[in-house]
Amino acid sequence: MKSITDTFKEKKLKLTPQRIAVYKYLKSTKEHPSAETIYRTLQPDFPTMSLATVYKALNTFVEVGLVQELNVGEGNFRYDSNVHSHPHIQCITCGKVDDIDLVSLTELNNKVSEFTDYTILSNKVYFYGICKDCKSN
Amino acid sequence: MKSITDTFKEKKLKLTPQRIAVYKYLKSTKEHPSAETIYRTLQPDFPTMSLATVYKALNTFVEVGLVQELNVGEGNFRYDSNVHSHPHIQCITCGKVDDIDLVSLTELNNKVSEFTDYTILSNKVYFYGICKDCKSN
DNA sequence: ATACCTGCAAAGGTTTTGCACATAC
DNA sequence: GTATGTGCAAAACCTTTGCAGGTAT
Repeated sequence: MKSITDTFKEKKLKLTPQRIAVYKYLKSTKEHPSAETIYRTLQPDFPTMSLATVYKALNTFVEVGLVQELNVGEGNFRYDSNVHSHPHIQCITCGKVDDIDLVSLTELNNKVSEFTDYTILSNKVYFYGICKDCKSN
Repeated sequence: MKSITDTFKEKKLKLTPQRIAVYKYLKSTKEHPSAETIYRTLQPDFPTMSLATVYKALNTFVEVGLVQELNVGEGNFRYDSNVHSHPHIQCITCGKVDDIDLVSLTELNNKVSEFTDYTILSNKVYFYGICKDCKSN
């Protein structure tokens, strides 16, 4: 496991406490938080950090390929430190977003190529359904 | 082909000129316009219609299942009167969004079911690439 | 030393809301 | 006649931006 310090140096990012906190938190969670959620979660430890800084850090991470942006259709973005292409699923009842890690859909790009004039480079796949917890309630 | 009048009656929607214009326009285009684009396009014929009315009409259509909302990750929504589940593709150069009509990905839901505890109900699939026009330029 | 990052406040863009008036049924 | 829709302006969100001061290298 590469350290955050090394990862940042590799991408030529300055090692600021704020950036480290944002990235570390994203690495530690599977919840695909929004900028607002990240901001609120880090608030206790970084009471002076502003929401704008969170957004700037996230956009920088996306640019250098350390983080991917999700849009499940809520009207805001969520962030995932797993940049490997993988589908996501959202519970339409509680709203949580999970990874579907064991399925890779990159081969879909080739399959669909026959049906379009585009050169396909990537995809984003979202499933919607009802999670285990919500089914039992 | 069912008339818009009949379609609206079936869904118990009042037949207002504004709603008819919005839905008719959506039916006539393959461009997956945003609310703003719809508003601007209808402006000449409906100069008094407000943007809020466009949004309210669209949200009503989505609720009754006459229109689907897309979010390719631009920070706004686009609308599609083809409610049949089908993937979309966006050109990362010019930004246009096309349908991929000949491919249905509903069987994906079953395939992915094995890898999750969710009951999967639907999916949204977006491809990204370079369109024919942009490739030749 | 300097280039870059942060924090703040303000602005920008998209979508929603409240309410008075208008209109479809 | 009544319930619903429209138009307007204001508000609510989410995200970006400009800038002065601060910090990592």
